[in-house]
Amino acid sequence: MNSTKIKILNAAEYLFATHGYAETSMRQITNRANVNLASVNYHFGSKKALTIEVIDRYLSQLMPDIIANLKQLQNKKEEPSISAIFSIFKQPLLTLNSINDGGTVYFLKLLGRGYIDSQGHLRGFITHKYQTELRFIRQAFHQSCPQLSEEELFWHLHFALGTTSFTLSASDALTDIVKADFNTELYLDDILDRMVPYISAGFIRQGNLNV
Amino acid sequence: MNSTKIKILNAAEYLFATHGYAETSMRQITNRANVNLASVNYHFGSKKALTIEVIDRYLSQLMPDIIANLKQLQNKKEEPSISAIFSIFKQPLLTLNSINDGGTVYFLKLLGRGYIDSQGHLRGFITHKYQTELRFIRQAFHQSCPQLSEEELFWHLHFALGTTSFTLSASDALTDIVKADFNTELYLDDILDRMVPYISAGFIRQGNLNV
DNA sequence: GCCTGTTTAAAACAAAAGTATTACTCCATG
DNA sequence: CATGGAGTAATACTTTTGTTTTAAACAGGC
Repeated sequence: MNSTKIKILNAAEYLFATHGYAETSMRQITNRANVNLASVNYHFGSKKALTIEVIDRYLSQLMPDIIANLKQLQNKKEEPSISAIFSIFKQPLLTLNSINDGGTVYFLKLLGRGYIDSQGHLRGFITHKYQTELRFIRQAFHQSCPQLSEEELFWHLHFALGTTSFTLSASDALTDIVKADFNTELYLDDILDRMVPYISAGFIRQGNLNV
Repeated sequence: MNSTKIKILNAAEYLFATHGYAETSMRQITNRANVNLASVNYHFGSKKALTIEVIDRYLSQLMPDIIANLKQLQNKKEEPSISAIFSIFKQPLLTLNSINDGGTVYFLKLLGRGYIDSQGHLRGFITHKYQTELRFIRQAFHQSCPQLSEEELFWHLHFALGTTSFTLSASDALTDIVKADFNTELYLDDILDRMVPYISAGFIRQGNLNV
């Protein structure tokens, strides 16, 4: 296969996720990927196009997976449990690790940065390309949890995304602080163990879903 | 007064908060502030020093306020309510608007970006300069809520910060989406109304504080 | 075995970045 | 009135940025 493209994507996603889009230069990317500087523009056209392809490598797999899970949920009669709802996203997200090692975390970090990026290139691309998928997700979700309005679902999902993205993006900082203050060595799993109950609590708060 | 410094600080905080540190150039700052390019380096020394002074303008007022509130809480006997705990932070945060209009929101956005910034200049500065204050806050907080361990408090606070910072930083994006999908015009207050219950739910989840 | 399209390599390019220099303007102080 | 420090303005400097260009290497098909 054309391994240069893959090498660039892997290097870029790491640097974008850990340092940010603007903070990473093409030379950092090509150095890390061990490829020539010009190869990025040759294969992707521009830096902006690269950032989009980096995140779309994950989105193009994630979206169908989530939709499949939702359709499966639609066939069931009873009201879904909170854990059933979470696994709608959890399983597809974890599958992203098959694309690249650590892909799940990279993707979530990148997605968060995409929201915060003020120019909104990424967000514009996502909402345009996956317009129908996003709409389907919202509606099917609402259908399965009718006690939550579409707007409530929207907000709860984004709050959960915010907590996740921030925590993952700041995981280095948090690890440092915990080490200095509590003298505890922290790993990603520990952070997630703390975070999931927090997210769940806020998510189900108004909905009265069965836990 | 030396209004050039203030003009630079105001322009820089707006651009840093909305676009990010790396994404804003000195020329953007000085243009917005209507001052000469060289004045930033004259008054602050460097761009990095400016970023620190921008956030420290708020921190230097915020920290004593929070500590005063905590000391007041320590004098009371009964276990504090969740709203009492929130107002420990809420009132000092809102007071930041007296420094500059919209200061509360700017500060929270900047703080979030400081955590995510991988180089960690800002974080290093904060944890070093406000070392004793941060320690006092953690301990006094724990003392008032003994049913929550210091580590639990640490995590819940940072999850709350993450949700807040992300939501505020992404508020433009969220406003756009809501407008496109729900045809609703959104203002900051609406977002906060949605967010506060979410944060509270996660925060008190394990602690069983009286609501 | 030559040719054609594709990919890589090395270097050059123009624009933008942060910073430094220099001269000029005030204005309070002696 | 002269002077010296503080602030401002205009410009120059150096490095880094993303992108282009040109040539070389490498495929596979006839």
